[in-house]
Amino acid sequence: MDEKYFAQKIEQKWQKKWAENKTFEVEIDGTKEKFYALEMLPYPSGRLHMGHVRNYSIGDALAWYKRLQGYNVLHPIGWDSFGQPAEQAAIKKGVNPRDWTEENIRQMREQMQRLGISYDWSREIAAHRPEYYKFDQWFFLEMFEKGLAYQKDSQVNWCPKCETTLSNEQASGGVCWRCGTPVEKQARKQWFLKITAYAEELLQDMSQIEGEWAERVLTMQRNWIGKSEGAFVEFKVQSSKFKVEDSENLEFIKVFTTRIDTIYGANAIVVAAEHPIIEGNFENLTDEVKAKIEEIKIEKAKPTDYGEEVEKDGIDTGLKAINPFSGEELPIWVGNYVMMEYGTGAVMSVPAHDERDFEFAKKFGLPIRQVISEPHLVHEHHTMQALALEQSFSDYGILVHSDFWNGKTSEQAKQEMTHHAQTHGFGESAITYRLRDWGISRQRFWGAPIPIIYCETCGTVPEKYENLPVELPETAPFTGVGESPLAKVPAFYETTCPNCSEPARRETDTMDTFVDSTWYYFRYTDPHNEILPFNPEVAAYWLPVDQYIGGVDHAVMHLLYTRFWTKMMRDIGLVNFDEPVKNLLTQGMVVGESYYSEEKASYIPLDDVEIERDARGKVVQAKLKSDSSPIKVAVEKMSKSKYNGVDPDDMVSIYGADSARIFALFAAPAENELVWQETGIEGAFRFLQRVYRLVYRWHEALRVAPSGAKITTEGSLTLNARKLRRKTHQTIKRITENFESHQFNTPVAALMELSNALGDFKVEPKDANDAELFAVDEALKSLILMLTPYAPHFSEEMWEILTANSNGILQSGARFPVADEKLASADELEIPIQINGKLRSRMMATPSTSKEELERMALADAKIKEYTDGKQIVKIIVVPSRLVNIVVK
RNA sequence: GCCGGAGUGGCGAAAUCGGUAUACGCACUAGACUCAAAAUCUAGCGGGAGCAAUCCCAUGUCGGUUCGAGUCCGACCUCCGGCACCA
Repeated sequence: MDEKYFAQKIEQKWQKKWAENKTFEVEIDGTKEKFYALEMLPYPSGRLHMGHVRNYSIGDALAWYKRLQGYNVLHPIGWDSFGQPAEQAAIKKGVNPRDWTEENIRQMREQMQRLGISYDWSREIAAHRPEYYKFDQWFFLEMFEKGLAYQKDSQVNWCPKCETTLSNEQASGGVCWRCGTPVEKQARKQWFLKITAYAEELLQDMSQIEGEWAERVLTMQRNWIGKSEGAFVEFKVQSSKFKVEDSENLEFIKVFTTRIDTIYGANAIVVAAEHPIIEGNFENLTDEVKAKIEEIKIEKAKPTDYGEEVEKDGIDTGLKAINPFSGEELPIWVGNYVMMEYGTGAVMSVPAHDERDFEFAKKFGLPIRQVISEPHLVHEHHTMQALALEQSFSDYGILVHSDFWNGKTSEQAKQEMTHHAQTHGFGESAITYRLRDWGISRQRFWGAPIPIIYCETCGTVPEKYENLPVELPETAPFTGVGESPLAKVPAFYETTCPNCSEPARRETDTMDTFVDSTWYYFRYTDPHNEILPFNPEVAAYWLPVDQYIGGVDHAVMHLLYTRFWTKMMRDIGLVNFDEPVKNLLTQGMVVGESYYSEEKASYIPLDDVEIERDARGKVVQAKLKSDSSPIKVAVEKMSKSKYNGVDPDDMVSIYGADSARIFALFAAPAENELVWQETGIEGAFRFLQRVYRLVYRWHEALRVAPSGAKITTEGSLTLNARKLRRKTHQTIKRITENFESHQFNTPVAALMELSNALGDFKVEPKDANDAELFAVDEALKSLILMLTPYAPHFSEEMWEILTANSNGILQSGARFPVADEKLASADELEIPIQINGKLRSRMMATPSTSKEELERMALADAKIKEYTDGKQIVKIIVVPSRLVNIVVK
């Protein structure tokens, strides 16, 4: 044993051993309980960043913990290797996306191995390899058959920078999820997956994961799905000015409302510019109206700044509709605030009770009629025609000016009026969702080709299963402009129709890369299957995932898609459960200090900044070294452009992977933001050094450590030894509880306490008696085993030194220690004594000291006597082993 | 605006069921060792008063419940995250 701890030497040794012994490769084993630990698969950008390190450290800690408890642990990794950056590299540097990707994978795999993450590398997958994306295509064909994949013309989100379409989830907030560019709307034909068919189920099944997934994720998904209950109401279109075509669509205009109780307050019907009633009557509209509609359409396609309110705009079309409740004739307007994609593309405008309608009515001088009143104002509303409204009133209340329904509550009226509409055939109760189908067509090269062929005679024809995979060509002209590069590769798109064998053309769009990452973790269970995405029986053993760990940024993209995919797979018989992930841990960001110069309008590297800090380390002043101009110091997400990133490789070569991993887990709870500080990782390194010195100090003496059998009675233990054993078992108990509740920072604190206790154990190894040696042996081995999830290389090495077992902890049959409740409970306690709830004194007692005895002892306490003297004792509360509280007057 | 989450030392944070608030670490201060530095070790480290024993105040604010509240209830303030003309 070296006198000093050399991290690199130990880490290399064990990484080699693990690989040779295939320590982390697993197979189905019916005799063991399984545990599936999963981290979100990375995009192979080429370099690992600290967010990755944190992610994998958390997952690895859990994987080790479960292995040490005897579970059969599946802990795999792979690559989300299709996507934009590879294509960008091709455009900018002229490299082949495949070569670029493979090289990046190679580099990152090495980095992961240097971190010593315990993956089963035999199961590694990569999305860009034909053996994988073959099954993206397989799933597409399955869904095409079931009507879950379909093609449609629609207004899609278009990122002008990435030059491709985006799903609604990827354009959330009006910006591209990758590059942050505001998205435009474009009319395009593209392929959709029918996630909306599962909207209700996606909502309902949240009850199965409630409490196991972070609340914020469930909330985001709930909001995204956006269920709202209301009613459809049909308004007959009646035009005095124009002849309405005698088509079904045009005879009625259907409106969705959640507030049918306000229908007597409707002053107009407002429709989207794209509404069929407009198109159907376009010829008959005045030039002014036509021009306005065109203007609205153009404005809508433009990207809007995030959060910017667009001013209401619209025009009266001249068409009329009849309110089926009141029989009143209402004008039909076009409004820029009505969306074709939601509901029916038409709303009834009730300005008195809807903020947007109110704004619209004010702007165009439309009548505002209040039909819902607050209970205490009902009387006035009955006697007066209308009270002037300063703003819309959108709460529930009592109906007024609503004929038969006057005096009813909104709740009552909603029910009864919906029923009324239903029985009279002009409406029905309805539920709408904000969620829309998942558009998966991408005008890019580096993705899975969509297995569809367009034939002049047969139309849109799916590729045959036996022809999968539809492989990408070696290369394509990467110009960065225009259509998908695949549309410029005749050898790819020229094909024959699977139906009639006539010449035909392949679809040249590829699939959204989120398709690849939707089901990848099912593939891990059976990664080499050539017939199916995975064998359902194999998957049934490993899945669902027991613990999934990843960033919260995928809350409504990947995590929603994968829940949908699972339900789809269940319906085609591949899996037999509803929810793929039992427990989800959303880790916080890794942030670092950044330095911004307003003068230069750019971020500055640390080396060029001079920082003055006070005695406590707080920044007093920061300035640029070159010209002393002021610098703003902030803590932000690590990124290259902000010069505040830390390279994991540097950390590993300075402190070792184990120290980096301990810091990543210890510095903050997993869900919180983590500020990366070099002094923090130094602290972790110091801790390992202290443990190393403890092992160095004791390992020779412990070679002859007595077995537990030799020190049978507690009585033979010295006070020293007894205290140490108590600390050991208390620590085991604490750490086990922490792990079970997914707390990874507090066990480190507990381990530090145990190591401090060992450091305070002042008996010299050569002077220690059997009982003391036993206690130290137990404490040290427990410490090492419990440290394994955090610092596996270090622990392996220490274990070898302490047990002379050179094949590794797992092979030695060692298990995570189990706490002995008896030993963990203290035999001597310090009991606080309170007067009126305030701590006044303490006394020593044992857990078995009776209530009466505690009370007697407390009252006899000298300090307590001072407080009780001459006072009346009202009550004494005794909580055995906890405290005594004396209430005096 | 709507929906979530969170407010505890200089900092990251801890605190089972309502029972000794500030564990563990970082930073800092002093001391030991050293020619010196680093490393290491020892001690201190919420605020205030006091020579001291000790006392008072303190978990965003204000109330409430309780023998006892960081924890439970009510109102409010602030910060973070998400969505955003969703009818």
